[in-house]
Amino acid sequence: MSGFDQVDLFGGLHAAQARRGPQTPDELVDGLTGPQRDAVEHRGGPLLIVAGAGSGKTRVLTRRIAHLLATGDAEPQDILAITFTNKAANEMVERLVALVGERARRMWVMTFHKAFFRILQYEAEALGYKQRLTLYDDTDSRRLIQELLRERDVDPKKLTPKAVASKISLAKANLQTPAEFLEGTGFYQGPFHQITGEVFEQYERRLFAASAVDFDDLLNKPVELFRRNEEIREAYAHRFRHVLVDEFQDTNRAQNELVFQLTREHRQVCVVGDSDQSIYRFRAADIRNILDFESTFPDATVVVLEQNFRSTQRILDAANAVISNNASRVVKNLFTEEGDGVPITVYGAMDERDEAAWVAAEVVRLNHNEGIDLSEIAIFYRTNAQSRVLEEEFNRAGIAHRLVGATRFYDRREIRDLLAYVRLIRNRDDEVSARRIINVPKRGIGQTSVTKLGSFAARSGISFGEALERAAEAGLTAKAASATTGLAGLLETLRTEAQTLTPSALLAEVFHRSGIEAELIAEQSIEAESRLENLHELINSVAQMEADGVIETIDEFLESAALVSAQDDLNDDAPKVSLMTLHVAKGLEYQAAFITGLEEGIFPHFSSRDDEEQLEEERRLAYVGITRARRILALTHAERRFRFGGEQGSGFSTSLPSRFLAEIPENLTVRLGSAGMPRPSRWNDDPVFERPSDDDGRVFGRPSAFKRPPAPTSGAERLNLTAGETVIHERWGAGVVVSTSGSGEMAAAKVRFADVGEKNLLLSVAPLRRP
DNA sequence: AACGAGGGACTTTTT
DNA sequence: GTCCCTCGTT
Repeated sequence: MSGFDQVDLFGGLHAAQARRGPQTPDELVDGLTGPQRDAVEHRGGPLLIVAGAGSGKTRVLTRRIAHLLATGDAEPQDILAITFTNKAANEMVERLVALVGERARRMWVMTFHKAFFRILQYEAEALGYKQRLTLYDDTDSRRLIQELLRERDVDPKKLTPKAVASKISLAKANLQTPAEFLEGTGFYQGPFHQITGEVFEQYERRLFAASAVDFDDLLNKPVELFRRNEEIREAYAHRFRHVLVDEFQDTNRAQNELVFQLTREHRQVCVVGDSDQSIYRFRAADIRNILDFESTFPDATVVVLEQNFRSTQRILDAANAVISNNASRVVKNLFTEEGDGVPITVYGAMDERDEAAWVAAEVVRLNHNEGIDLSEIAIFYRTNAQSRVLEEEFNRAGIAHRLVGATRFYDRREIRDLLAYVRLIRNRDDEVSARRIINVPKRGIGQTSVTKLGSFAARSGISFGEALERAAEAGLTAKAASATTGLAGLLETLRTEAQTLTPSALLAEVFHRSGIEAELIAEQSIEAESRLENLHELINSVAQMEADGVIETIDEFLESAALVSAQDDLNDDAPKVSLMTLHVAKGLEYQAAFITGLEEGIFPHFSSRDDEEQLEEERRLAYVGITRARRILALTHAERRFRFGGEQGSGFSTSLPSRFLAEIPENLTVRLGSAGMPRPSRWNDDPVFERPSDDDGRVFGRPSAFKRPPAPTSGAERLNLTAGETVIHERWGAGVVVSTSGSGEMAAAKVRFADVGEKNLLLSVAPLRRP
C-alpha cells in the first residue's frame, strides 16, 4: 500500500499537505483545539497528555513530532516513538511522511517489543550471547518450560506448563530475578512456589544456552543492560533525545523503567494515555505508571484532551455513564460538538443464535439501507469462543467478514515446523526448534532417542542442537543415530545455502529438502492438502514481502513473524465486517459497532467476580468498546447461551443482562428483542429470568431455540461445597475438597482423591455427592 | 517407533 | 467442540 492510500483513510487533508511538503510550525497547529495546541508546542520537560478516547491523540503526536522538526528542536534520528501495535506504528509513519516527507522513515516509530529487540540484537555481545538472538514466542517458551517440568518428573496434571509459564512471565514483567522470586515476597507464593522458582532459574539458563529470548526478555534484558552498563545506557539516552510513548496506561514495570532510563537526564519525554482504557492488567500492565507519572517527573506538564472528534454525544454519554462507576480513576468527561446522533440499540436475544442472527440482519440493513460500508462495521465480543456462532450466522447470511487476530497464521503447526527449520539454520543452539523438528517429517527418532540426546547434551555441557551433530556419541540405536546424523547434515547444507538464497527461496528449499512437502503429498488427505496450501501461501507471501522491500534478510523475516500482532490482520482493505475481541479493538474506530454477549458472567467475565479491581478493568473494557463507535452502537445480550460446544453433555446457562447495560441511562437507548429489559443486576448464584409478558420488539431467531431442553446436570453445583469437606465421586470414591471457584453452571471444585490425586471438577457435570 | 482411539480439561483477554 | 495427553496395538 502506498503512503497516500493509507493517509487518505484519515481524510484528504493530509494528502493535500503531503503534496505541499513540510509545514511551518504555525501551519502545524492550525485547526487544533487549545489543549491540542499546547501539547504540540510544549518544550523542555516531561509532558503527560491525558487523552480521552477519540480526542485526536495520534494527530497530536504526529503534529508534535513534525513541530519538533519544523522548529529545529529535533532531527528525525533523535525520535523514538513507541506505539502499542505494528499497525499503529505503520499508520503513524505514513502520517509523518505526509507531514515531513521521506525523512520521517529515519525515525524509530515502532512497538516497545520491536525497538528493544533491535537494541538487544545490537548489544547481544555485551550481554554475553554467542550469536544473533532467536525470539521465543509464548508457545516456544511454554514448550521449554514443559520440557523442564518433564525432566523433573513433575506431574503435568498438578502443575501445568501454562501455569508455570504465566507465573514466570509475571515475575519477569515485574523485573524479578529467579533468586528474588524464590525468596518470595509473598506476592506469588503458592504450594508450588519452590518448584516454580527452580524451573524459572533453569528456564533462564536454558534460554541463554539457546541464544533465545522470550517476550519478557525483550524489555527485561535492556533494563538489566542499562543498569549494569552506564556507557551503553547513556549512548541510547543520547541517541533518543525525544521519547514519545502512546498507550502509556498499558505499560508494565519494565517498560516504565526503560522510559525512565532513556530520559532521566534530558527529560524530553512525552507520554500519552488514558487510564480509563487500561485493559492489560492480566499481562502485568500497571496503571500506576500513568497515574504516578507526575510524581516520577515532578516537573511534568499535564494536558488533558476531553473533546472527542469521533462519536456522537449519545455514545459519549453512555461511555461516560459506564466508566463513572469506577472508583479509582481521574475524572474526565468526553464531549463532542458533533451532535446527539441516533439512540443506542439494545437487543435482548433469546439465545446466542438469535443474537447472531439479529446482528447479521442489522449489518445487512446498515449496509443496504444506510449505505455503511462493510469495512466500517465491527462486531466485538469478550471472549474468542463467542465468535463461532457469529461466523456461522454471517456465513449463512452471505456477509463478507474477517476474524481479526483469532488463529494466527504463524501459529499453524505446519508453518511453525517450517519456521523452526529456518530458526535452527540461523541458530544451531535453538533447543525448542530442534526438538520441534527432530522427527518432522517422521524419520524414526522417537521419544526415547530424544531423551537420550537431551541427557547427552546436559552431560557434555553442549546445546541440544550440537548434540544432534554428535549423535554417534549419544548412545542411540544405530537406526536413530543415522537418522539424526542425516538431519544434522541436511541442516549444515541448508546453513550454507542460506548465505546466498533469498528468504523465500530458503523457505522453499527447506520445504522440499526437509521432506515436509513429500510427507504431506503422500498423506493424500484434505487436511494435508490445506497444510500444503498454507505453506505455499507462506512462501508466496514472503516473496511478496521481498518484492515490496518490507524485508531483505531471513532474520528480518523471522523477526516480523514473531512480532505480528492481532491487528495486523486488518491490513487488507477488502470490504468486510470485522469480528474481534474487545482487547483487539483498542485503538480502532468504526461507523457502526456491535458489542455482543453483554451478560453477567461473560462481560463482565465471571473470573472477575471476586475482585473489585478486575471488575473495574472489565468496565474499562466496556468503555473501550463503546467509544469505538462513531455513529451507530448496538449492544446485545442473550437470555441463554450454550457453552462447551455441543448440545449434549454440557448444556446452557441462563444469564442476566450485564450490569454495564444497567449503567447506561435509559433515555439514550432503544430496547428491542424478546428477552426482556435489562435491569440492575448483580452476581447471582441461581439466575432465573422471568419471561416478560408483553413482547413488543422485533423478534428474529427461530422458536426452536426454546425447544431445546435444559441439559441434565449432576446437581453438584448446588451442594455449596466448602474447602475441607469430604465428598464422594461415582468413580474415584471419597475425596477432600481443596478449593472451590465459580458459581452456578460454572461452579468448580478442586478435589483431592486418594487414588487419582487432585482433580478440577466442573460441578454441574461431575457425578459428586455428599457422603 | 508409529498410529489411532479414548479421555479429560477446558474458555478471559495478547504484545 | 477442541486440544492435548496417554495408552494399547502393531
